[in-house]
Amino acid sequence: MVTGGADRIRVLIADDHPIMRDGIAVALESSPDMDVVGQAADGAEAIVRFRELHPDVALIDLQMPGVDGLQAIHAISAEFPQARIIVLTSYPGDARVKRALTLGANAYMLKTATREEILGAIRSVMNGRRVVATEVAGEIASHAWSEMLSDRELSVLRLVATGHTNKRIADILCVSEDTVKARLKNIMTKLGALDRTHAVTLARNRGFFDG
Amino acid sequence: MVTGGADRIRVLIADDHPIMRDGIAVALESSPDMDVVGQAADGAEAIVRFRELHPDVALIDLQMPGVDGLQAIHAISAEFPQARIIVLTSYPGDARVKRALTLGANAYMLKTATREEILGAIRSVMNGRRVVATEVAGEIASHAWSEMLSDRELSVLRLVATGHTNKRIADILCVSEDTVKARLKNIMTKLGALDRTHAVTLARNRGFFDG
DNA sequence: AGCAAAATCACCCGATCGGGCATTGATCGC
DNA sequence: GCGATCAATGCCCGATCGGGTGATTTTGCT
Repeated sequence: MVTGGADRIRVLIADDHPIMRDGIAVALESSPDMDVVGQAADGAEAIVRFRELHPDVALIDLQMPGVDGLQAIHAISAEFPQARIIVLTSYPGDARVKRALTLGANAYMLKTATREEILGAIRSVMNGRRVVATEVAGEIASHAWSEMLSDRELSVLRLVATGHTNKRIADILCVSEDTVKARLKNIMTKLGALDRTHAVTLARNRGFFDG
Repeated sequence: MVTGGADRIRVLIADDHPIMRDGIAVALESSPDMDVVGQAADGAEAIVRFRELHPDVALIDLQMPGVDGLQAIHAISAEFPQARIIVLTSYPGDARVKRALTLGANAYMLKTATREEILGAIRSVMNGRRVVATEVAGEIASHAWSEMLSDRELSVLRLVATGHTNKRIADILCVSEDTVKARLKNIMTKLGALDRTHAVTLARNRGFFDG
């Protein structure tokens, strides 16, 4: 038994990059009050590991194959409302951040963060605080007034992105073309887009899409 | 002096994620025939480090702030034609891969690769071979027939992505609107896009943009 | 139950787009 | 030199888009 202390923070790591998991692991093991108790390479595995390990905190990446990070956070948070979850991902994007936080995440960190920032975030979350990387916080602030996109609007925008005409989108979603136009008009207003193409670009940059 | 062997592979790591650099470092240091001789957090630093360290091989990420990986590869390869460069990045995209390889990279690996695959790639490159991750190889094969986009076409497409109308693009590029339309028509044919929006999406997915 | 918000559908119209077809220079390789 | 290739340009025209305005229905929340 290597881990002697009973009060050490038990951490679960979920990331589809093996090398990144190693990097996180060495950072945590370098701290005397933390232990990596498990790792997962995708969202489905993260959920299973969380169920069997009941870690004090889970470090989860958003970009993962199959069940992605957001879905994993949702599932874990629904089953374990007291779960401490930290998002550690490559990309900002206010929409992504808001979704992660509302789905149950307690912190949103970027992979550009240093070991110390990661460790600090873990300790803060363990103390019941919420943490958002400063780069991300500014982004959220600058989009504070703007509204989110509804599921319906995202469906329309995804079809727009893949080159479908309004009429075709209407057929696919089983609504009239005018409805699609109304939806799209609303989307462009919300995003401040000049046209449909710009709307797709802005939505991508703000993290409305799962890429 | 820790590094006793004179025949060990000297590696430079360039990645803007500190934790990822750590992960790569532990993987390399776990191998008795490799040494991490330097690290860089962006392309500009990578160039400087390469100049002063002359590593046997450089592991470079493409997504980096300021001078990105492609520019760094270009600069290093131009100054040191014998340089061994391995791209280690998160994303595939045949266009990105082709650009990296033509700019001087000797290998293209994804961060989903295991330590063993990374170490193997380094040894292969040291033996003069080229390495391309299998996931990426298949992608290139499936787009083997399709042509690349020219700089001019990329300029047009970037403006399309940001919501500019053909007329405005024409003014910005100081050409006639008909020229822009001709260029765009050609772009859509090359990419097999249904409309301008689809063209932007396909270009993004295939790595024509620096995102 | 009752109000607010979102979603749906409808019509008009000017601007923009995308396809087809043809012409001019300029650069490049043979 | 000369054909080839490509960027640039022009015109026509039907399809699509984006803006404005208004009405009805559904949904959610109090």
